[in-house]
Amino acid sequence: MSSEKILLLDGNSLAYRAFFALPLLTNEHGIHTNAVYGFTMMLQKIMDEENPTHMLVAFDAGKTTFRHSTFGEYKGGRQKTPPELSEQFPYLRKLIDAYGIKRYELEMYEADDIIGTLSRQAETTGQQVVIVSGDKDLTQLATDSTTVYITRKGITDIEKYTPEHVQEKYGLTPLQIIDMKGLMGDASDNIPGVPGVGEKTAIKLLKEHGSVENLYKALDSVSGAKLKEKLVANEEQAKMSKVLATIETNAPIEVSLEDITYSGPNMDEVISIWKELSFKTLLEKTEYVAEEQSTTETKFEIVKEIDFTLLKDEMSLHLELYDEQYHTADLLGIALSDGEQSYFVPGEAAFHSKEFCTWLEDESKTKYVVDSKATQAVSRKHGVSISGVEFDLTLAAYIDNASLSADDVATIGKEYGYFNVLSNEQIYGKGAKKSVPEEEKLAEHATRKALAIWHLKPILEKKLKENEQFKLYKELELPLASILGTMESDGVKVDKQVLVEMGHDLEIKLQQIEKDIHALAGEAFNINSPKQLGVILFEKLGLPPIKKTKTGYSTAADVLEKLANEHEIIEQILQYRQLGKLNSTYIEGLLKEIHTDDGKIHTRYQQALTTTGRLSSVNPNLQNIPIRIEEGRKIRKAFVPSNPEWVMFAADYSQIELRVLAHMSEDDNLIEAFNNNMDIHTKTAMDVFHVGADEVDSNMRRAAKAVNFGIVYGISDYGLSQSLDITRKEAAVFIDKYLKSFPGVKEYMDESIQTAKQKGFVTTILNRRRYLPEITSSNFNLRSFAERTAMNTPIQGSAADIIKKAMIDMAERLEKENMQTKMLLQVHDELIFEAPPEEIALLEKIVPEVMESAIKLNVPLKVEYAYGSSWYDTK
DNA sequence: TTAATCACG
DNA sequence: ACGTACGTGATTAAC
Repeated sequence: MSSEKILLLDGNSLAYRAFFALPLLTNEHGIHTNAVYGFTMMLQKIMDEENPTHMLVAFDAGKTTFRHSTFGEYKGGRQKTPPELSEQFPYLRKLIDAYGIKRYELEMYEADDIIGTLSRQAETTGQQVVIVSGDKDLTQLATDSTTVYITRKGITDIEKYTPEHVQEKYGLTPLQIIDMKGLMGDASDNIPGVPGVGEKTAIKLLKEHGSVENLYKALDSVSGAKLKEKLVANEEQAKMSKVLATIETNAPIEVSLEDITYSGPNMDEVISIWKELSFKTLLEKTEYVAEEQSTTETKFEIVKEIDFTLLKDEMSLHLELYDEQYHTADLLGIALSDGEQSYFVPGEAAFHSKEFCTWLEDESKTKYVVDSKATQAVSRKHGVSISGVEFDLTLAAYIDNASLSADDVATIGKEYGYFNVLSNEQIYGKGAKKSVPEEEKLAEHATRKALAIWHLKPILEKKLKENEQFKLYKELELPLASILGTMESDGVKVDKQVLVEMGHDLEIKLQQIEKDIHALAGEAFNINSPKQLGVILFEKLGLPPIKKTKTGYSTAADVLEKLANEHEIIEQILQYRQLGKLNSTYIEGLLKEIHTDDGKIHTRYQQALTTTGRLSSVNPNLQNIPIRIEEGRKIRKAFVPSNPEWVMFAADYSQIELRVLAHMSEDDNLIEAFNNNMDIHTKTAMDVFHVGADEVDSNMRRAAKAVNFGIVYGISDYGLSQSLDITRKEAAVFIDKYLKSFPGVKEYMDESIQTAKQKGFVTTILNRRRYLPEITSSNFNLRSFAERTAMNTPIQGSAADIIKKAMIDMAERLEKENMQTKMLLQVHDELIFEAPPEEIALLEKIVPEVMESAIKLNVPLKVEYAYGSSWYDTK
C-alpha cells in the first residue's frame, strides 16, 4: 500500500531536544512547558507536511536495558533528567493521547529499538516510513523507503536523511553509521569506541575497509603505526561498541503496524491541554478553534426569487464567488442578512430581480460587505452600479492590522472573537479537490459570512475609532476601493500585434544565444536551470563561485557580472536571461491576460495586502512592466489608449519618499534642498564628499544616490557596501558623513526605533500603523529587521497615503470637470491616464495641481508628466 | 510546494 | 560576532 505513510517518533529524544532548544517557558501556575510546546510545534509541522496514516511515539522504558548486560557502564555518567523536564512528561503523554497517537514503551528496550523494529516490519511490505528524532544514531535505519528526520538547531528545523543524504554527508551507507559509532564511540551514551579515533578517522577507515570486522581482518594494510597500535589494543572494545550502537530491529514488541493506525485528534481534548499549558499562539492560530465553535446553528432561508419586502434599509451583503479572480469568477450566490434573518439566493438569479438591482443602486440603502471592490466589480459586470456601501470588512481589518494577512471572513472573524464562519478551504477544499458543495451547505456558508459582517462591523469600527484610524479607513481606503474597482473594470488596452512581433524577434535571438552558449559550454544544457548552469560554470569551466545559495552555487546577475571578464559565456548568459525574462513574463505572460472580448488587460489591485500601505497588482502585475533597460521598455509600446484617437498620459511624483523623509524628519538641510528644488542626489554628493556642485562627478552622484536609497530602506553599512560594491568600512564612512550632514534625519531614525519599542508600532502621515513586535527580540536578525522596518515603513507608507489621497482627489476632479479622461493605472508613485486630445491641455494643469496638493507637507511635492500615443511614449 | 531569479517602485 | 538593504509578483526548475 504505497499511499500509507508511517510516522515513528522518538519521544524522549524529541522532548530533550525541545527542552534544551527553547527557553524555560511556564504557564500561569509555574509549570514548565517548553518541552511540550516544542514537541507540539514539531508534531504539527510534521503532520501537516507528511499526512501520516500511521503514527507512534516511542519512549524509553526504564533505567536498565539489555545493553547494560553487554556493558555495565552504558549511558553511565549521564546527567540526571532535569526536574523541569521530568514534570513535563505527564503532560506530553496526555497530549499525545489527545492527538490520538499511539504511545509505546517496552521494558529493557529503548525507543530506538521499538522504532527500528517497526520500521523493518514496514520495510517488508514496502511501506513508506518517516522516523523523527533528535539523535543522529537513528540515521542507521535509513533505507529507500525509510527516511530519518533529525532535528537541527531548533526543533522544527529538520534535516532529512535518506541513504543518499547519508552518503553525501559521511560517504557511508546508513548501516556503516553503526561501524562509525563503534570506532569513534559516543560520549553521550558512554560508548567507548577506540580512543583517539574520531569521526574523520573512522570514516576514512570505513571507506577503505567497509566494516569494523573487515578492518580488523586487514589491519596490516592500515597506515600509521600509532593508529594501528590503538586499533589493536582496543579490538574487543571496538567490537562491543559496535554492538552497543546497533539498534535492535527485532525487539519483542507487542504492537503491530495495524495498532498504530492514525485516525485524527480529539481536538477538544487537545485544546483543553493547550489551554491548561497556556499555548496562546497555537490556540489563536489553529483552524480547529473555528471548527469547534462554529457548530452554532445559523438560521437561513434559500430564496429562488427575491421578494422586495426582505430588502431592508441596512443589510450585510455578500457575493459568494468561486475564485478570488472576481473579474472572471463564477457567482455562486448572494447572501443577505439584517442580523435577524439571513437569505441566500443561488447563482446569478438575484441580478435578474429588478427590485434587487434597484436596491443595490439606491444610495440610501446601506450595505455592509467583505470586499467592496469585488462586490462592485461583480455588480458592474451584471450591469449594476452599486452604491451605499458603508462598511468593508477586509479593509477595516487591514487598517487595524496590515500584518495579519487575513483575507477571508473566517480568519478575520477569529481575530476579533467571532467564530461562526468556516474558511473557504473547509467548504470548497483545495487544489485538485476543490469543488462546489451542495446548495444547503453553500447557503449556510455564505449566510454565515453575511451574518459575520453584521456582527464584526461594530467591533471593528469601535477599534478603528479608538486608534484614530477610522478616518483613514472610511475616507481614504473605502472611497479608493471604488476608484480602483473602476480602474480595474475599465482595463487598459493592449496592442496584441506589438507583443506578438516582439515575441518573434525574441524567439529568434534566444535561439541564437542558446546555440552560442551551448557551443561555449561544449554541451547542451538547460540555461534556465540554476543548478545545471552552476555545474557548467563552476565545475566544468572552473570559474570561481563567488556566492552560495542554500542549495548550491549562486548564479544571480550580480555574481555573473563579477565573472564577466573571466569567460565570454557570461555575457551571453546575462543576455539570455534578460531576453528570456522579457519573453516569458512580459510577452507570453501578458498575451495570456488579454481579455478576448475587449482586447484589454484587467489587473486586480490588492488593496489589503502590503504591510506598508502600498497597493499591489496581480493577474497580471502591471506595476513591474520593464523600463530601466531599453529593450524591455519597448514592451510599453503595447499599452495604448482604448480609443486610437486618444493619448496615454503619465504623471509621477519626483523623489516622493525623500520629500516625505524631509517632512517627517524636519531636517533643515534636506528641507532647504527641496525648497530650492535641488537635484537631491547631487546635493547629497556635495555634502558627503564636501565638494561644490560643479565638482560632483557621475560616480559621486551614483554613490550619493545609493546612500539615499539606503536611508529610505533603513540604512546598514553592509547593504550599502553590496549595492556600491565597496567595503563595509567605506560604506560606514559614507553613512556617517550623510548623517552628520543631515542630523535631523539621524534623529528621526533613532526616534522611529524608540517609538516602535515604546508603543509597539510606527505610523504614517495618515496614521496607518505597522506593528513591530520583533523590535524587542533578543534575536539580532529579527531585531535588526524590525529596526530597519521602523525606519522604512513611515516613509514608504506615507508616500502610499499621499498617492492614494491624490487618486481620490483626481477621480473627484475628473468628475467635476466632466471629463472623459480615465485613470487607468497606479504604479506606487505614478498615475497613468488615457485621454482624448482635447482634454490634454486641462490635464496638464489639473494633474500636477491635484497630485501636488494631495497632502500638504513642509516641502513642496513635485510632479512630472508626459503624454504620447502609447505608455512607452509618455517619457 | 519551494527556491532561485529578476521585473518594478 | 551576528548577516541584511524596503515593498511587491511571475516564471521556471525540481522536488
